[in-house]
Amino acid sequence: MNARKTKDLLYEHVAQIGKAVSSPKRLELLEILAQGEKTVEALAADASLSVKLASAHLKVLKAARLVEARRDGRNIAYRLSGPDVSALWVNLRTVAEEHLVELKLAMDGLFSAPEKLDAETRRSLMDKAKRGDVVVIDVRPATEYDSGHLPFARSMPVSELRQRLAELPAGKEIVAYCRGPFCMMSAEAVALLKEHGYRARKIADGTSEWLAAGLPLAKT
Amino acid sequence: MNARKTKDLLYEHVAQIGKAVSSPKRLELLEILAQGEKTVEALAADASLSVKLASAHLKVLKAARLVEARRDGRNIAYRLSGPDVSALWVNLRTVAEEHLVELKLAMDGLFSAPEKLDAETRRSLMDKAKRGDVVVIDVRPATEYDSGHLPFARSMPVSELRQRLAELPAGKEIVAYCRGPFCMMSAEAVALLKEHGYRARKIADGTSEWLAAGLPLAKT
DNA sequence: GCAATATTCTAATAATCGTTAGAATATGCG
DNA sequence: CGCATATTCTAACGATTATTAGAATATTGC
Repeated sequence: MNARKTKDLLYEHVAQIGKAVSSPKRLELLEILAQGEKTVEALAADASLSVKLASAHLKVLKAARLVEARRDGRNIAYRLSGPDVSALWVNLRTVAEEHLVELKLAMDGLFSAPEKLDAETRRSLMDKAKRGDVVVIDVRPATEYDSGHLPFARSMPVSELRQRLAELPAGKEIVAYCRGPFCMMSAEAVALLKEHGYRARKIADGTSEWLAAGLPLAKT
Repeated sequence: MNARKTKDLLYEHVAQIGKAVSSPKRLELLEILAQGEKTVEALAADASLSVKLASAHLKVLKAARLVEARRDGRNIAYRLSGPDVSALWVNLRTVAEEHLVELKLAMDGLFSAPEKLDAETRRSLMDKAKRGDVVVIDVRPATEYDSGHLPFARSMPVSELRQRLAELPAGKEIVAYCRGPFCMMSAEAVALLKEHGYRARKIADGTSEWLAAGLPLAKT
């Protein structure tokens, strides 16, 4: 067989993965799916898509084997086909953050830049959370918390935060996280907390970033 | 500003990286560039492209900031914008190898599968090479060897191998590597070596895979 | 078995991408 | 200064892709 054709075929296959991650909406779907299994309807709502269009994009992701589908009652639930897929998403986004000046500028302008963590900061944050010096809150919806969260974090969905403020200790620093650096839930939470006199900050990490850093998640 | 539009913009930027890696030819160019800086002409030849088409693809990669251009005399030399870009290539290919059955089959069928290394095997290979129990040869062109190679490896380009067979010790096992699992130079080298009575095998790692595994390269 | 409903398939359009050829640009060398 | 040469730009095409609406499918719950 022709060596040239052979190589073309190999790159063609990898490019299929590339094509799957070449659409902004599919990237958003991947990020959402990295938070746990979801139905088409839920995915469409989260990504602001029509169900039809979400389905079409999911089909592409499925053809590239980045996601898997499972029937659950009368719904179909999608999930990532593996942790390496969420690592790929983090990798792509990190390269973009590192090299694309446009993206850097866009992020600087938007939300007051969330704190980027390195290996050292991550460990020290966990130590402080373990000792109770800070309270780490996961402001994503409860189902996402349930399918995996940062160790020592407690679930405090941003939608319920206002009613549940009393649960948070007054003196301690609150550290909020959500789906990652593109997610605005933690920013919203921090704004609300500060408004009520709390000392609060947000971090850029979500569970995918945490995993990509080689750290373990907790379940429940 | 509208939160939805903001998010769309962020994903759009990351998708630009995705688009850049959604073409087989661009992936091949990235892999070649991961071996070191090259001129447009050399890239076009290596990737079996017309110079015009290579230039067009390089333009896309440059727009996505995955590569940088530099004028060198009357040529223009391209290089990757950072080691994270070659890590992205490895990441993409690994996800494809892991999940795409089509690719697995294609690779099985082609060359007798190159040996995939894990952390343990890599270290033990280096130990043996250091002690001189095996001879690790880099069969890529010399310029690629010069811009970074596996520790303890010696340069033995596949094009010169036949003339230089005498340089290789007769009794010892020869381990050949080239640009990575898609590259056929090491397979060609191993075939030639076996033909001449050497005990030879190839490994799937190239320098990108080595780096991605967190190991250091040597520079001459 | 039947109706309700979530999801996917089909078809169609507009926009984008890969590829090619020809013109244009810019640099180094005489 | 101008020629030779490497590279990019422009224009054009045919082939894909995103998106939408309407039809079809499959499974649950009765």
